[in-house]
Formats: sequence, C-alpha cells, structure tokens
Amino acid sequence: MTIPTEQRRIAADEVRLPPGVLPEGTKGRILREALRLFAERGFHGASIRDLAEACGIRSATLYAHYPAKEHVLAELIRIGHEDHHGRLLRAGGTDPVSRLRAVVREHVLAHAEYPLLATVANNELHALSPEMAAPVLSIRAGGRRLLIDILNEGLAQGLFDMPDTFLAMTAISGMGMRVAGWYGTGVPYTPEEVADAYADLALRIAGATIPR
Amino acid sequence: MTIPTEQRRIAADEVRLPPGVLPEGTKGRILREALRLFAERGFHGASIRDLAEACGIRSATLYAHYPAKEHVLAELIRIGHEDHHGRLLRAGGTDPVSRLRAVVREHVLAHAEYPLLATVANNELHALSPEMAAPVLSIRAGGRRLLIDILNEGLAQGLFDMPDTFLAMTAISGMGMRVAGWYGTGVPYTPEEVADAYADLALRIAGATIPR
DNA sequence: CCTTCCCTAACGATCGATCGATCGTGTCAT
DNA sequence: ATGACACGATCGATCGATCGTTAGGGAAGG
Repeated sequence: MTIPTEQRRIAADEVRLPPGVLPEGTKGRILREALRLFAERGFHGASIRDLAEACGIRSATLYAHYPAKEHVLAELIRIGHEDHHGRLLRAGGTDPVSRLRAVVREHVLAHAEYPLLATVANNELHALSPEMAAPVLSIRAGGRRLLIDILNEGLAQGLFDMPDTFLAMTAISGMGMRVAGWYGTGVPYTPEEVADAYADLALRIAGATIPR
Repeated sequence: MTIPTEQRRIAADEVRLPPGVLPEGTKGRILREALRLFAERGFHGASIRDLAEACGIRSATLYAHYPAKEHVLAELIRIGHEDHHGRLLRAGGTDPVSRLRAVVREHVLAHAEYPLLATVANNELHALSPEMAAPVLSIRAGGRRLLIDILNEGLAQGLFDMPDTFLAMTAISGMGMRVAGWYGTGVPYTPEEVADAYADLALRIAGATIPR
C-alpha cells in the first residue's frame, strides 16, 4: 500500500521546520506530525486520530494543546508565511539586479529547505476560515508587491527589459513556488545551488543586462 | 461566509472543460460540479452529498453513474492529463527554438484555459489509489521527457545556453503549472497572450539565441 | 493542595456506500 | 392497438464507520 514517490504531492520526505519555531514537548511534536500528514494527504485527508497516532497519544489529548484541528493548520501556515516573508525582507541588495537576485534566492531557498511547510502554506490555505486566513493574506500581498517594485524599479533605471511586468512576476514567483513539489532527498542539488540557478533564470526573465 | 478570492486555491470561477469530453445528461453534470467542488475544496473537502446537491439529485443517485466517489476524481484527472498531453504532442516545430516555443505555449494554454481541471489534475492525484493513478503517472513522465529532449537538442545544436538543463526544465514547467492558480476572469490577458509571453520567457531561460 | 498531562469513554454529526422500491420510457409479441 | 415486460434513472431510508469534539477522571510532580 506504499504510495509511489511520483504520485505524492511532494517529493521530499524529511520533515523540517525553521529553527526556533517549534514548541517543546508534545505541542511541538503535534506540529511536526501535522506538517507531515497535512503535506502528504491534505488537511481534510488527515484525521485527528491519524495525527494523534503519529504522535503516540490519543486524539482527545490533542485538545489539551490546541483548541481545534483548524488551529494546528493555522499555526503551520503562519510559521510558513512568516519564515518566507522574513526571508524576503532580509534579502538585501543595493541595485535592482542584486535585489532581484537576493529576493529570488530567498524565495527559492524557503521552498527548497522547507518543502512540506511551503506546500501546506500554499495549498491548504483554503481550508482555513476567512478570519484565520486574513493575516496571512496581507503577508502574501506584501510579498507580491515587493517583487513587483523591484521589477518596476529595474525597468525605470533601464536595467531590465521585459515585455510585461506582471507576467514576469508571476513566472518568477511561480517557478520558485513549484520547487517545493519536486525538491527532495533524491535531487542532486543543494538548496543553495537551486536558489542560485533560479536567481540567474529570474534575471534572464527580467531581461537584466549582463546577467552574470 | 463568502471566501475571498485571495484565499481560494484558484482565482478562476468559470467551470470549463475541453469540448467533447463531457457525457450527456446527469453523468456529465456530475463531472462538471465535481470539477468545481474538487478544485475549490479538494477531494476530501467535498462530500458526495455536497456534490449531489450541486447536481440537484440525491447522493444515492450518484452511484447509478459512477461506482465510487474516487472514480469521479479519476475521470477528471484522466481528462486533464489527456488534454494536456495531447496538446504537447500536437505542438509542432522544426527546430528546438520553435519546438520549445510551441510546447510551452500549449503547456501554458492548457493551464490558462482550464485552470480548475489543471488544479485538480495536479493537486489531487495523491487522493487516488495507486492503481488508478498509474496510467496518469506514465503520461506525466512522457511530458517531462519531451521537454528535456527539446532542451538537450537545442544545447547540442548550440542554439540554447543554460547552466543546468534539469533546473531549466523545472523552472519552465513550474511557472506554467502555476498559471492555473492565478489566471481568472479578472486577469486582463487572454490565454494566448499569457502563453505567448511565457513562451518568450522560456526561451530566455533556455538562453536561446535571438529570442525574438 | 494545585497544576500539568494524558487517559477512557462517549457524544452528535457526517462520512461513503448499499438496499429495495418506484417512476417513466421504449420494446416486444400478440 | 394493446398489454406484458425490461431497463435505466432516481428516490427514501439506512447501514457501519469515522469524523471533530467534549466530559470527567487518574497519575505524577511541585
């Protein structure tokens, strides 16, 4: 009954989370196992009994740590978006070329280093109630704006050359998001290698002069 | 209780399927409504009673047309993959440059014209039993190989210049897949415009000489 | 004593699926 | 033309299983 790798939503099988975000004890273990199960089967495809069994506890015990199943998902999505957005804000750069490179690097790194987290944050948001999803949506809008602004500034300075800014933004953003789906232990690249390569490809998309 | 557009898995709200694939009568209506519900909420997030209600029938009637809920999903995924793969095979081109342009065009067109179908085919495959998913997996492998072969041939002929063929393939494939998530009625582009623009971007990624 | 953590047991609701009955319709032989 | 019959579509009712969640208690450490 083993699901072949090709059929899974994600190729990665190592459950990783950003350091420092995991609570100690059972509460953290619930978050870890929920990340794995929600990434593999989706929020509605994993029951709280599946989650409890993976944690070595009974389903009722979950409610001593989280008020509802939805809150576990909300916490994972919050962690994923905060890590991703924090990386974007931390990405430096003095000119549009180096800023685009840095931002795409961090964007891809987030998806390659934490593929399960990115998958849950990106694909399970719809399972959240609108109230719990609201703070995440504003973070998302900020990330899009950040990328658009870099592209527009590069255009204004004559450093970039693209037929359409919006479509370049969706392409750069989209190819990076998709990394979470195929990056895994069997891939012969480090996350940094993928991030650097994708940053070069993003500069090509932007039509940057002297991309290297 | 309306879910804001930003939170949904897909921006599109028009339920479209390739012409000629929809059975007549109730059987086709079930397929249409299942496409909408599975795309919005995921396979496990939509119950057969939700589906029946959307069709204006009782849940028991569903089983007069499909032997199980899973078969409805399998049919949608099959349709999606056959449409997508058929497009790739139909994409012509005499040289690697024109072939890459044609293949990316069709790849993007499939995701922009049928966003719900692409979303279900790409993101709900894991909900299928391995036996029902098997035929789809071979189709997928064929599509990847087709793109890789074009890139390699372009490299061999000195027409392309990329740092890494595999990463270029994942980038081109990924940015196209992601179109299904954001393309919708509010977007001021036709599917053809998006497909043409993305084909240009793919040629930039491939490092094609004289991309325009 | 209180607090923390986890348990057993069970709640009502909903899940996917099955049952037999009914209805309309088309196909026969008479 | 007419009655007998078969058939696909749909129904109400219901199955056992599982869902998310709650109530209440036991055990360990301060």
